[in-house]
Amino acid sequence: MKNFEVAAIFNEIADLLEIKDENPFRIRAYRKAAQNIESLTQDVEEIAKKGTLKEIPGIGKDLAAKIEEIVKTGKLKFYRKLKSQFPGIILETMSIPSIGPKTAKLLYDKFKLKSIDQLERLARSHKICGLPGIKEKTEENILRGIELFKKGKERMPLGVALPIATEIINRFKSLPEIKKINYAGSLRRMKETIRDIDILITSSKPKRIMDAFVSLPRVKEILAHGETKSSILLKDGIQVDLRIVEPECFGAALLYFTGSKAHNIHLRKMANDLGYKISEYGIFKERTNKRVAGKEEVDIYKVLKLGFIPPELREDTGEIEMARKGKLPSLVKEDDILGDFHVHSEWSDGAHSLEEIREAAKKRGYKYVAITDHTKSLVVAGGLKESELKKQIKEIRKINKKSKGITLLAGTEMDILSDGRLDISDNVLAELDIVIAAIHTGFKQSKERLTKRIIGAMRNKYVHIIAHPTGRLMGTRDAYELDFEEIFKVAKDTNTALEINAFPQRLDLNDINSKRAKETGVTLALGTDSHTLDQLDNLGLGISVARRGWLEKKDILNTLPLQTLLKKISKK
DNA sequence: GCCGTTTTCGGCCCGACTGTTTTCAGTCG
Repeated sequence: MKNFEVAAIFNEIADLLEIKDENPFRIRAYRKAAQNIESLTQDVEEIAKKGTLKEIPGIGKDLAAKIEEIVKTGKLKFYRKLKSQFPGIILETMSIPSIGPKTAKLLYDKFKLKSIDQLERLARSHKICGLPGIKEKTEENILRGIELFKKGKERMPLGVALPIATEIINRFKSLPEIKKINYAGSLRRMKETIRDIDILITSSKPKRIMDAFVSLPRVKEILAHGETKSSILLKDGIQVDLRIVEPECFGAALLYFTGSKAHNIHLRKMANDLGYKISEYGIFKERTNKRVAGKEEVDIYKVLKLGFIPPELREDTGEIEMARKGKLPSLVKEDDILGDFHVHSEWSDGAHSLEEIREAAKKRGYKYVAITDHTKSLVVAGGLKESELKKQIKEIRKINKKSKGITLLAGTEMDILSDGRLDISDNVLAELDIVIAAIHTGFKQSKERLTKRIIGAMRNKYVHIIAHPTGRLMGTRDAYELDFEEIFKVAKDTNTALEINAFPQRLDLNDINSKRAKETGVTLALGTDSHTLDQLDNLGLGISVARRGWLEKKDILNTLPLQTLLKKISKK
């Protein structure tokens, strides 16, 4: 039973208890526990085996016992019993915007709902009107909610949302009426998927800004158009919310809208203990209701005696405690990165020549860039044979000789074959500067076999990095299962780095696994997996994963100057 | 259901908005 599965059960229990109108704090306890389990950097099964479940924040005697039952039997009696009291359709109805537990239960009790479609028909024929507390408006809202529900609750990858938000912000930034502008929400926290884009502004001419906002070129529909808040739906289905706030509230609003919710709740509780109250308008002295800060986020943290917490860490997974002790990590920054370890050229399935890649990387200020084309077994990608690889190495050496400022590293993205063998012989690997190895076939194999393949590759003394370790492609292919404890252990022992692949659909390793790798003492390596020059820009996505994984400069291979890097990897 | 250098019981984050109501419940972020 995996962490997210246990978390899902607890979340569903919370939903069910809400329907039962249970003690809201009990419900909160389940949600809190679910959230903490999901963000654990260890398998909850392992923790259960060690008997230290109660050390997880929000897990007490009762929940620890429930987790143990789930881990041992794969089931939870309490959950099953609870679930049997309510048909699944109630939970489904609750996921419609504007319908909460009360309405869901009311609708079910009244109509014995079987499907969302049935609910839609009832609403269209005005059968819902007249139920206690429901009139035309609510009925309309339910229909609207069903529409949104059907449109898909799916979140979009960070790599899609970020350029859209940046484009909107750049468009507004230059306007003289705008004093401050920033995106907030999960986008600012750089979560790997985003539901909608929140933008915050201070302005002397709110009305003009709002008018300009709702008439942006890509608007498909205006969902709301007010003085301080407007929402639009873009043609590609993304919702963007714009809020205008007073300058003296900007920091408080930014903090509030950036979240996460759990982070905010924790801060507010701390504030209470210190005799303050936090809202989106500022932080106030409880007794006098006097605002003591609000203009800048950092001032609010200061009142709570905390250092500034970078948005990427704001998940309430220990960052507040660390800030209190003054032990926040100094997260890796874009400037720290000196090169890209994963780039394909026209020699295999990339679009550009070695010289073009060299120039593009130089323009980005890199000191080195690794050419890592596919190897022969990956026929679809035009993988290189040993002889071609040798030819490419010569070519790279030649280019390096006649040019300065940046070094091309002769590398490869070598296939780890289905049976665990490596695609290129050791004597050729020995000639390369850097070797990354990756799985591209046999994804459906057992956890044990896949783990063994990767470990086998790591034990080869020429393999420096394992690329996209879990093979996931967001929206297309799930991560395959691996025994991470084992992989991290061997990675550390063999001095092999694990990649944070910055390709937008991959982001692999992800934030949690990166954090866990760091805790085990593993080094991480950033690579864009670029096939075209503009994809080199994706490195920023990799950095945000690294930052969400609490990684510092010292945890990342790409921060080493060329000579130090070569020395380090040659020691393997 | 959790939690405790003020507590083992009595607390548990905060506000807006909406739609339905005559003071508030439900939903949301």
